[in-house]
Amino acid sequence: MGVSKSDRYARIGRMSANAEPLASARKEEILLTATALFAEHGFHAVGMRAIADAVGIRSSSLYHHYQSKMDLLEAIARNATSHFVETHLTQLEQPGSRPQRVHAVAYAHITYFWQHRMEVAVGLRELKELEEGRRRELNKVRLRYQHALATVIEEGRKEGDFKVDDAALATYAVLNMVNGVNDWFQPGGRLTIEDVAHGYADYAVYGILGARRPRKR
Amino acid sequence: MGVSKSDRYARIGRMSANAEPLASARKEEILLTATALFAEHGFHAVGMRAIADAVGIRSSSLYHHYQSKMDLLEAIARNATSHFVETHLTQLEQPGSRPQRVHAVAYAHITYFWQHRMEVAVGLRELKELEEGRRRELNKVRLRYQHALATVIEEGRKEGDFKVDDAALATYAVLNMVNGVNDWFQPGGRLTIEDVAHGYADYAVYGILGARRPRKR
DNA sequence: GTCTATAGAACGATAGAC
DNA sequence: GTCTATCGTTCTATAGAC
Repeated sequence: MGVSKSDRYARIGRMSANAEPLASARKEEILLTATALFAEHGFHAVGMRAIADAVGIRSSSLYHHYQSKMDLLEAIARNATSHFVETHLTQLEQPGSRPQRVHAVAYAHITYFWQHRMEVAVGLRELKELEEGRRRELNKVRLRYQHALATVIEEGRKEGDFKVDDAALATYAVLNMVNGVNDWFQPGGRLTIEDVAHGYADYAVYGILGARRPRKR
Repeated sequence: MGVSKSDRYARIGRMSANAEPLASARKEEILLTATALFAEHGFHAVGMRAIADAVGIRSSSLYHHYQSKMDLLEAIARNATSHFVETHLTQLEQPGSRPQRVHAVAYAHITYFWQHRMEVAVGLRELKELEEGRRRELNKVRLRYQHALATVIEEGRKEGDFKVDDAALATYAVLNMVNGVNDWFQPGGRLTIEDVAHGYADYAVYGILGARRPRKR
């Protein structure tokens, strides 16, 4: 579409490290290619021919690997959601004080979102294209992460770690803030993604949630 | 697509109060209908026949009012962007202290985004579909608002109104946070949109930006 | 596992009558 | 200003050869 891209996409890492029936190299190549195209142009704007062209095969050959275009989208969305949620639920359960744990998960959330920005873009924006059942299922997975974070914040509110009136609203505010980084971040600028993640995590914990700053900085 | 919608869309207000060549009622009806459909399903997922069906005319009749489907999208995006930016630049220039002005604009931003959520969704998500020239033009308009807010925050940082290290990063954080409300807010819940706007504005000014809270609350 | 060929439907857009 | 009719293209998906 003539949009000048200043940087080339970072590699999408392994998305199905386990619990997947060992996809062939070609099948994974198709998945990665479709992820990049869906992320850049949107699900409906990308035809099966475009995906096939990018892979270097005919469009009919795609149907040997995936039953339909929707099947392809489901695979992308399922991998993106489950991998993200597993990683960050684990992160949230690491030892440390509640402010430390929220800081760490906000930092990890932002760097993960950037490193996996194509899967994330598809998983967030094209969920509505999925059929009702699949969509609700993935939403439930995503909500496990959201509820875990909300619980830590609510407990921290009761215990005096955080100074917020409404833990649920504060949770939304934190998530909205960290989710937005990919909308504006550009590599090679004044700040690295790690700088941004650290700054935003500070805003979340010491700003929105009102935790006391440690004396040592 | 079988997605059960719990609430009907709020009316999209007049978008071209002035400076527009006085569109006919039918032309505006088409614009509003297309806005709702593009917002719900995405630009590429909605055909001219679907728009025509919703209006109650044949698809060929649409071309009497708009030259092309892209022309329709441009009209929606242009109106949405310019109206929002004009309104909130004015809002930022109202009298008051810098914390008060940022609080007011964050509140107005959130309530406006919700009330105009369909235009906003199209204006934010489908910008990439526009041709390069139009896209850059609208981006420049949007940046006028962003830069105005960044300037107030940077001045407030220098003057001691705000306690932030990096005014530019804090501006992004505030904008990311307030932009996200439409992703989760549901009317009829525990909080009204005004409750959310007030809470988020507090998070922005007293949380992220570190302004001192006024004694009287 | 990939190919050629194509079905059948939907797409954006136009011509010309009324 | 809306209609009928249709053009040429593209879409997802399938059949069957190799």
